[in-house]
Amino acid sequence: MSASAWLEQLRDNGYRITAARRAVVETVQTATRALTPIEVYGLARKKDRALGLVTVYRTLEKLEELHLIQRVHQPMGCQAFISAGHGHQHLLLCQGCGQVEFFEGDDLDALMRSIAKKTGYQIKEHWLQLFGLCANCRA
Amino acid sequence: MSASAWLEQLRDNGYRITAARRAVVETVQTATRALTPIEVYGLARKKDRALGLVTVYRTLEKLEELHLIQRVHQPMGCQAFISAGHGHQHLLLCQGCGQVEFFEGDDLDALMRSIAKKTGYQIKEHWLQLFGLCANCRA
DNA sequence: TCTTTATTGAAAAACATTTTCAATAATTAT
DNA sequence: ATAATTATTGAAAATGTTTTTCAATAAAGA
Ligand SMILES: [Mn+2]
Ligand SMILES: [Mn+2]
Ligand SMILES: [Zn+2]
Ligand SMILES: [Zn+2]
Repeated sequence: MSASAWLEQLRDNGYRITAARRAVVETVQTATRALTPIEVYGLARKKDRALGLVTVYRTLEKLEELHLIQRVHQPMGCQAFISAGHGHQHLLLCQGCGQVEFFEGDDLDALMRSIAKKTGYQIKEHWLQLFGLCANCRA
Repeated sequence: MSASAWLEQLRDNGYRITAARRAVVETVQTATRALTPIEVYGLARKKDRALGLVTVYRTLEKLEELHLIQRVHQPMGCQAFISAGHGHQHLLLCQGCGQVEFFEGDDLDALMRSIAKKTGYQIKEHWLQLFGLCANCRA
């Protein structure tokens, strides 16, 4: 999905397209690692000098609401965002460079049934996240 | 593991046993849901009226360092702690009452090998967390 | 254009966490 | 027991992050 598609999504949901939003969207959309609000601010200001940090927060909020980005939880903090995955996907994070990758095809049904039986819980969803070293960082 | 065992752990690691620490330890050790620093403060102050919030932060830090507690990540926030699981266990959280439960026996080796092959990553660890409704909250 | 109204950035406020510091209390040495 | 040592404490201040307020601006639609 392209930056302009994100902007369309914003417009289609009644939001206006502005220089500030363009800068934030272009920054986050192309990132290959999770970015914090401050990091987005730093990067997006290269595209829109006048951009304010408040607007970064507000724009990230809207992008998350529209499921265009998603929060990334990490040992060091949970305030970072990345382009959202599509369908049933989970994250794979490089502990070296922070690179983010999605994967799919996990099958936890058997496990979830077994846990449900054992605990009496009705299981609604699961979080799965893998950590490792990308091909580059392994070398 | 009992509260006094946690206190022993603290002492064995060169820390002193104080009324403040006793209050925090007893509060967190017996909790069945994840507690934030402020929640710990509120509850532990019933045991030690003079307790300060700063000491709660400092004690939680030490308990985490000794692996007696662990951070719990949730959609609404990631600043809560619970008694740590033992060995290879994962969390199951009730979306109704917050009740925390551990489970084990997940086998992700095949998945992780497949993802490693597909992505070129060397996978080091995984986070898995289940969400659902406990027997009580289902009713 | 003109009008309407969402959006903006700055500043202030609200929160959360960490640091500083002198007083106190837990441990150790005597 | 008592004294000496030193980790720990809570209050206050400092720091850092996120949210709210508000008047000015700019986007979208007529
Ligand atoms: Mn899955
Ligand atoms: Mn596992
Ligand atoms: Zn890497
Ligand atoms: Zn429940």
